[in-house]
Amino acid sequence: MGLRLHNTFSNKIEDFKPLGEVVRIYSCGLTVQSAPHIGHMRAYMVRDVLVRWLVHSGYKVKTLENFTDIDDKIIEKQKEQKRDWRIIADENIAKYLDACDKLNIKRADFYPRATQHIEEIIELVNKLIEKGFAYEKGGDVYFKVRQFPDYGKLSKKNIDDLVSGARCVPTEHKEDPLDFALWKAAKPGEPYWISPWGKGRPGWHIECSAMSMHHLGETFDIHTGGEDLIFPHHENEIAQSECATGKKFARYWLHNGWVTLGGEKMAKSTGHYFLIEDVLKDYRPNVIRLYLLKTQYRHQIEFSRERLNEAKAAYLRIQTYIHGFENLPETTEPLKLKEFTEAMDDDLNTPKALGIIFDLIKQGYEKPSLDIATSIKYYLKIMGFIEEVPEQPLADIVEILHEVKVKLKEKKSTLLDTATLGFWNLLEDIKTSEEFFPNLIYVLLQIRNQLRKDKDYELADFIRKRLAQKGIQIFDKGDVSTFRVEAK
RNA sequence: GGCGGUAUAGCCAAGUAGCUAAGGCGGCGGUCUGCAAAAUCGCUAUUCGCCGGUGCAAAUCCGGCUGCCGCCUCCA
Repeated sequence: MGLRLHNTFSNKIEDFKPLGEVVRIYSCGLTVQSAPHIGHMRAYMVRDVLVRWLVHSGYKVKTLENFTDIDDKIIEKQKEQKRDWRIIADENIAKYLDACDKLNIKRADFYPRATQHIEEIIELVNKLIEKGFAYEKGGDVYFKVRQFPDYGKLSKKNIDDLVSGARCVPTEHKEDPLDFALWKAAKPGEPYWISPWGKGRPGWHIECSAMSMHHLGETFDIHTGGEDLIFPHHENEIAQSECATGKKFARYWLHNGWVTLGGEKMAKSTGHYFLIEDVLKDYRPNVIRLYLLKTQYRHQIEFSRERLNEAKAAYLRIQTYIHGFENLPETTEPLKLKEFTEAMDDDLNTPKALGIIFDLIKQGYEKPSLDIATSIKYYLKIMGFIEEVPEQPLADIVEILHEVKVKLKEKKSTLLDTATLGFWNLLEDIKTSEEFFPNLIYVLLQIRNQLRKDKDYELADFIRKRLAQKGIQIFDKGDVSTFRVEAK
């Protein structure tokens, strides 16, 4: 069957056929005026799943994601914060990449910045002027929208409706209010680059065309981005690129839905958002990933603690099952592969794919099987979940052991007799060594189980309570106890 | 006003003509258990926003209506 993707351009789900041997993908990156929020991360999470699935399907992939490191907003921030725009950009790029790494979002192959491609941008603008698609006025350069007959095709907009909507402010230099800036003259005090039209900086849309052409060629396979970019940004990208080259720009346009807050889109401008760095403080990456993949990428997702907690509970179900199978081998023939493949091939239907994982878990409990566990691991890996090793706080266990020792002394317990004395003495030397953990916690659990056998429930419950306070939950199953380190 | 999306259980969310409408969360009941927790098992939409139509057959197609969201200005 093969991968099918929803193409905004045709508004249909189409068979995906790459142009060449390598699938070339361009993702509209951030304008790095501020730190990324959870909504931003969704876009790159979607790209991540797409890339992982393509690679899994046997494709070679080349990805490019830009950073808009100069624009009006960043210049504003510079004035506000009285800090150089480069520092602001660097800081936010670092935060973004850090969040990607934590969320296990595969990095793009290239992260070009607008300011690193001024030369290509100028060249492209020149080409557009030469071909009669652009004009210079007062140091600004504008694109003549009406020169491009296909304008509006991606966003399904009628040029004349846009004019009557008349929100596009006619600036003094524009010949037509629809025209958009390719190059902006610098005002006094603003950062600038030298161009044939004087000191200035690139307009927002042109950088994506220049950079994608430079790294991916004039025509490439997939262009991704948030829904909001369809108009005018992607429409403008198409116009200026196709006018310059006379060739098709991007072949498949993938747009992801919003992350909303109280039913409304997250927006930097209103302070109506949650920064990813803050969300990561409360929820671990796998939970955030599950939360985002629980909904098909084109639909909007509501952001709330309730939703995140729900994802956490669901994730725990997966984790609890997998934890029953330590050191799982890799498999090459997972169960339900056909169903899983069909789901992912169907415009990345991750909710359905996750449903298959939960079906497997249910089956696995009915009839335990290593195949089921290895299959689940296989699918989780494809979807970009991280194999987790919970952190185990050694110092906390040692502290509790000391408390227990004191109580045992008071009780003159046989658990302190000569046979175990060596251990208790050894305990005095343990400070931070990791070697004894997680074995140390099993020692504690064994002591507790002996106490339970001796019907000393008071001390047994004390241990349980103290561990719980340290974020370690214990579960008794007959005379065997297991534990779970409470995770985000 | 133009364009696009969406409406499925208490909540989230798959499903776009045909077996009993996936799955998750929550809730209820059982098993296990010193207690607790965890785990597990069972139950939890005779029905898919509303009205009408086409089909042997519709959540799924067509027409109309309503609600919600977004874009039309910077925005993932």
